Parts: sequence; C-alpha cells; structure tokens
Amino acid sequence: MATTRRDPLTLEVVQLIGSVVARYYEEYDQAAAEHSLTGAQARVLGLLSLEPLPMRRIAQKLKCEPSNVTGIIDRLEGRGLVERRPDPDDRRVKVAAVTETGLTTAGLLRDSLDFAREPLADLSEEERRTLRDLLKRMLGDGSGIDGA
Amino acid sequence: MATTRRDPLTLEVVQLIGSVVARYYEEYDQAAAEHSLTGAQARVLGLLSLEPLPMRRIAQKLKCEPSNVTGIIDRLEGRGLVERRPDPDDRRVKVAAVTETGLTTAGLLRDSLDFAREPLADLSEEERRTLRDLLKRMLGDGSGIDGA
DNA sequence: TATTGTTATACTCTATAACTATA
DNA sequence: TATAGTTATAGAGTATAACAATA
Repeated sequence: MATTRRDPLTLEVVQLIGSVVARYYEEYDQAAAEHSLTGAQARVLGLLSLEPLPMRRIAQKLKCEPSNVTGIIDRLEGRGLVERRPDPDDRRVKVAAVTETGLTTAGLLRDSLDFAREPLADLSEEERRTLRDLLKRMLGDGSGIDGA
Repeated sequence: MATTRRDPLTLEVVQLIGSVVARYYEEYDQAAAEHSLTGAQARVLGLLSLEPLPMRRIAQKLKCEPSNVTGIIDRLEGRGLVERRPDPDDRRVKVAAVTETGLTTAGLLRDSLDFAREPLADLSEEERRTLRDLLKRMLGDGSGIDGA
C-alpha cells in the first residue's frame, strides 16, 4: 500500500483533489457571502430547503454539537429565512423549517453554486460518466458521507 | 449551458465532488486534531515545512487578512513548532520558519493525510491516470471559472 | 508617504458543561 | 432517569480599523 500511496501519479491525483477541494470551498463561501451568509449558515439553509429538521438532526448533519445549532438557527431566524416550529408528537422537539424567503434565498444560492461548478460543462457526457464512476469507486461503497 | 448544468449526470458528479470535499475536510481536521492542531494551524505548518515565509505571504496563501496570521503563528510558536526570524534585508519583515520539532510534526501530519487518502489505491494505474486528466480538465488552466 | 506586522474590537463557529422542560 | 434544546463559557478563525517601526 505504501508503494501505491507514494508513487508520483497518486501524489499528483491527491494534489489535484486538494485543488478541487480548495476551489470548492472558496466558491462556496463566496456564493454564501453574496447573500450575506456564512458557510455554516448557507449549509444549514440548503439542508432545510430540502426538508424541515429537528435541531438535533441538523447537528448530526453538520457533525457538530447541538449547542452550536442554536446560534446558527437564531441568526437565520433573525433574518426571516428560517423559523422554529413545535413538534406535535414531542413537545421537547423544535423543528427548523425554511420560510418562503428562505426557500428563495436557498434557490439563488444553489444557482450560484451551479454556476461556479460550470467547469464540468467542458467535459463530454462520456467523460462525465467516467468521472462519476471513478469518484464513486474512490469514495467506496457509499458507506455514507452525507449519510442521507 | 443551463442544459449542461442541469442534466442528471452533471448533478450526480457535482454531488460526488461535494462528498469528496466533505470527506477530505473531515479527515484533514481529524489528522490535525490527532496532533492537537486546528485545521488552520496544520495548513500553516504544512506551508512552512516547505519553506520559511514572511507573515504577509502566509496571509496570501491562506487567503485571509494578515492580522489573522499573527495569532496562528503565536499559537504555533507557543508550542515550539514555529519561530519568527528577522529579515536582514527589510527590518519590517518577520519570517516564520518551522523548528526541528515542527518539521517532524509536519511530516507525521503528511503521513496521516496520505493514509487518509488511501482509497485511491483501489484504482488501477490507468484509472488514476484517467482521473488525473479529468480533474485537470475540470480545473482548467487556472484562469478562473466565469469562463474568463 | 507607503508598507509590515501588530493590536484592539467584534462576530461567528466550535466544544464542554450546566440548566429547563419535557418524556 | 433520559432526552431535546438552550444557556454560559472559553478558545479559535475571520474582517476591519488604528497603530508602531521601518522603508
């Protein structure tokens, strides 16, 4: 394995992935900033635009402590992008959901990101298919990243 | 363009790249934490392990304000991993350089990261070559995204 | 006057621990 | 007793503005 890890080709791919990661983050934060959102706020808004979630679930998705979610939701709520709703089945639970404004903002954000990722358009369909398959293999059997 | 951006295959690739980015960051921060370093500290230590740099240059590499570098270097210096040296040619400049201990830590960190990226070993040499070429095309000539 | 690094300030994200209100 | 969310606290990264030393 060490042999495989250290060969020049592998190192080059690793470096390229590093570049992709750097650019992804840079553009993500820039897109968020254009809507006066931090990266974390944009991520949560994106999550909630798919479905409302209890505070606890948001923390799990973000892989952070639940106490942090309070502040992030506070700030999104303060700007009218998100609201807290009671859970009828368990009065301890608060469900965060995007407002109409929040949904619009999330859509704009997604568009900005799609635009930023446009470089993929330079690849032919077959190349994109190849890239997809290689990335899938690289990520393994999907034992879970975003973990649904 | 919009057609290319919106087709299911492209969206799938975009999502996969998102997963790669998420895993990369997760493992990077974890490797850093194993050496009691934050992500930013690990990044700076890695940079300085290649060559000493003036404070200003570090800020440029990190794409952050120079004032932030002061604190990061303070903390690395406080742990004996980095030291500030005067620049003989310009007495305003302070050059940050890794100590011997810092160099060792940077090496261990690099090894952890290589290990974390081992999934690449599942790909054949030809596949890695293909992946390299596709990533290169995706990243373009570095002139930017907007088709600049 | 311009530049380098720093300090001071404020905000956000982060983890930990203690608290509340439910269950 | 256990769980969901919050609060309190502290540390770190970030940007902005003002400052000292040097150019």
